Amino acid sequence: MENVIVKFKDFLKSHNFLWSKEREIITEQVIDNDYHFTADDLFIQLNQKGKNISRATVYRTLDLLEKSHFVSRIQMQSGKHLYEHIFGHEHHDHLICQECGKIIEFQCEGIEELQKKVALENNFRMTGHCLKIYGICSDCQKKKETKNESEREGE
Amino acid sequence: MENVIVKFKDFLKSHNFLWSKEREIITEQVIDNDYHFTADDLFIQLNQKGKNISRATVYRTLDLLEKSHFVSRIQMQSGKHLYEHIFGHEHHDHLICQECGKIIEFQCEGIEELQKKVALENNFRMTGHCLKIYGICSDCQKKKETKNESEREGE
DNA sequence: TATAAGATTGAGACACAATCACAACTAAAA
DNA sequence: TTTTAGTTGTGATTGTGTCTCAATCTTATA
Ligand SMILES: [Mn+2]
Ligand SMILES: [Mn+2]
Ligand SMILES: [Zn+2]
Ligand SMILES: [Zn+2]
Repeated sequence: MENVIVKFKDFLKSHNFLWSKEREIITEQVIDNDYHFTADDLFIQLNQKGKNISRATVYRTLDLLEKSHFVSRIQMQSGKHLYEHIFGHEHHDHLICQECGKIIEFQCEGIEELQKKVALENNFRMTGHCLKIYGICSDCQKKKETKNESEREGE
Repeated sequence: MENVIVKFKDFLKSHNFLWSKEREIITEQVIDNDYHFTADDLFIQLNQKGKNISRATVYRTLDLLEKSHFVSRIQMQSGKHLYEHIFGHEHHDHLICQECGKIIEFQCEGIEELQKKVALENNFRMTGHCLKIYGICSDCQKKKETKNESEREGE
């Protein structure tokens, strides 16, 4: 993933931003996170490694990583933002379990195409989208079933 | 829309919540808003009408209206929540202009069906979803064009 | 290398939506 | 009327995320 560092450097240079030790450390930590994380997760991870980088710099760098499309940001219902790096990842959307919080990723070419169609029909120049499907994952469905069974027995 | 009041009353009763003057006033004000609004918009509207209901009660009642499916809540990128009543409205999703903030509603049966398919494939019991398409509306596209033209002339 | 211009950083203050605790109040049932 | 449990307003509090600004760093240029 050295490649990513190089590309991010290029992005910064071409937009008159500078490279810095802090941005390097943060980017490396982002690469280490193979799943969804919050800005504060990252801040704490860095702290635990003895890297004393301020919250503000973490937020600022995540903004830059988002603008350069190395990271994507998802708004959760709770109001929190989750980030995920998208180096080598293909675009995907999310199923979110309202019981346990689990996030399942999926890709659906049909939905992607229909979105483009909708945008076109509305003379809308689409730059991005966000699709979240809420519900209950299979594990939590099972848990609920067994819970209901044992309750019935208990009566 | 008296009907809505009755149904909301029924919902409350069947869940051991009580009816109150405040809940009635808030629900009426929600009905009056035919478009997207924030909890604070509603609070201010009520205040201007001389109805001194606290913010906390506005938030609490909107929660109940959401739980009873009379209102839906949309999380915006800014972090704010928008509400809209869905009495008589059919389900729809949103195109959001990142230039002017305009929100365009759309319905796409194909997307709805594909989401059900995705959920099924993942043994996921879908309870809802949220699709936002971001981009630039046709008005703002035009504005940008004319701006670019005049800039070219000026040079 | 020295200098200058401009970008970045850290610390903590700040903004803001939303939630909470709790005492006073109110609705509903008996 | 009494009892019980739900509701309300107030104001404090939380939790993300942003902002300010002096000190520091990066880069380009001489
Ligand atoms: Mn993901
Ligand atoms: Mn809408
Ligand atoms: Zn689950
Ligand atoms: Zn627009």
